[in-house]
Amino acid sequence: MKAAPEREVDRSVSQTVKAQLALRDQILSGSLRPGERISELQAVETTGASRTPVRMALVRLEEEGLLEAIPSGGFMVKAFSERDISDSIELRGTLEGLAARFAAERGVSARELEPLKECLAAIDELLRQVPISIEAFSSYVALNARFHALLTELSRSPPLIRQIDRASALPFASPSGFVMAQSALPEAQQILIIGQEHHRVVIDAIENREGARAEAVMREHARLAVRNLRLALRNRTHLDLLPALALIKTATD
Amino acid sequence: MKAAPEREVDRSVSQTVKAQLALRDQILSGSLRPGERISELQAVETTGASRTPVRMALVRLEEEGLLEAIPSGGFMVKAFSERDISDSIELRGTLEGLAARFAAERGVSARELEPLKECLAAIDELLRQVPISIEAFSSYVALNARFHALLTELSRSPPLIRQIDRASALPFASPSGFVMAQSALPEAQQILIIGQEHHRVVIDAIENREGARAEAVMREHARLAVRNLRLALRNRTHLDLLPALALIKTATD
DNA sequence: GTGGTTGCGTTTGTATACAACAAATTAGAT
DNA sequence: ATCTAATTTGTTGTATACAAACGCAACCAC
Repeated sequence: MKAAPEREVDRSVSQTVKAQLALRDQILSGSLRPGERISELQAVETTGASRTPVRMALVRLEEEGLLEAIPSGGFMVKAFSERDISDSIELRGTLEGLAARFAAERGVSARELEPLKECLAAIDELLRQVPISIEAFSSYVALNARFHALLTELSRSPPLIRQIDRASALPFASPSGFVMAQSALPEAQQILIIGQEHHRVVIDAIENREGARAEAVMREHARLAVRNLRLALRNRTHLDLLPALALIKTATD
Repeated sequence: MKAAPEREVDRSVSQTVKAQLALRDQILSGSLRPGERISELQAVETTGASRTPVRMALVRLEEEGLLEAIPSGGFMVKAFSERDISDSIELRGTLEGLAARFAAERGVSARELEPLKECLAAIDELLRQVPISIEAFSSYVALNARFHALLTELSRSPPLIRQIDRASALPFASPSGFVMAQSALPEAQQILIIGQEHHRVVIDAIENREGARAEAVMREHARLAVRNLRLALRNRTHLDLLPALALIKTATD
């Protein structure tokens, strides 16, 4: 179809993935409002894909947790309460805690721990500068995500890894979901330092095969993210840095 | 299409759901072997639905965890190791533990606890007879599933409930996954009695707002299921009662 | 005036046709 | 005989056409 026959980028990824990414962007950017029914036909127009891949993308986004199936058919954008979000974060923390415990109890070789330690050192380097620049915050987000991914893998449990990935799919539940939002807060640096301490402790615990300690510290680590969330929501100055803002339902809804 | 124009049952549920159920049955019954690529065209024949709903069903079954996407396209039946299964059970136990803790910490009214207690009493009634009949085992499975569902809801956390449902979707990870398999084992009755004690304790803990205790006992409860799994696998006499048997990959694979 | 019914328009669910891709097999050449 | 290359077959991904269902609105009857 279409006047432009094929662009290379179109062929490299499937239309389904393209539609999924486009729709996710629309949802997170707020183009599609929570509670609103998503019209397939409209999605076809905005994404450029045809109905079949759009439909596929909608199903995947539902499984991802961003959409909700309407009983009579079709999908709507899901709305989240503040408690939904904090619960999702604590949920992720609980799963990461289990992963850390598995890693500690089952044992991890020094070789496997190496990338984690490198990541830790890189974050240390980043935190050395005061005050922390916006660019440093971006780097932190990337390194933090990497740390969490590596840690998750240490569990060597495919079912658990899979479940953690799913729990982190919600943008506000991901390990670095609210880091950027608090970049301008005065407490920002302290929080980052505390978080890094958690990283350090969990590695130590895993190294010494202290399962309970590793689990506990990862849970506490997630509580820190919940605190970030609260801070960011109270202090709405830099809320525009948050993509998922549009999904939070206020008390008036 | 087809010679038989329409059966009422066909029209009541969507073709997608029909295909999903049919394919799940085929997977769990072993008609489709682990590692084997699922041919859409073949699925169209066996399910009676057309390619579009079949495709939809395949996507959903992948999200469910029964299928795995092949990089070059299409899906294959996933194979699970024994550790995958025990990890999945422990994963569910961890999530149920979190649900119990939420319920305990956030408080539950006597009214909300009522159905749980009724369920508990019904199981008590069931366990009174010795030895326990096969029919009683079936009733137990249903009541046990109900108990776990009610308990999960007590958390009043939609994200957590959702995640628990997903974790329990794998048939062998569900609360009653291995109960039937051990129905003929000599230890059967003891295990059921111990499980029921866990049920009793978790309710008591929630009532007294003892979050840590509620969480711990639900985790232990899942460990009991892991023990069931081990027993059932070692003692392969009644393994035919297990639907998911075909998915377990042996050491030789 | 209100309630029910009917008809239309838009929606989703389903089927199928088409095209691009991947793999396998066969033929040819060295 | 073996390796390479090309063709062929069967696969999935995509697009579109069709049908049924739902919602809405207008109109008629009571």
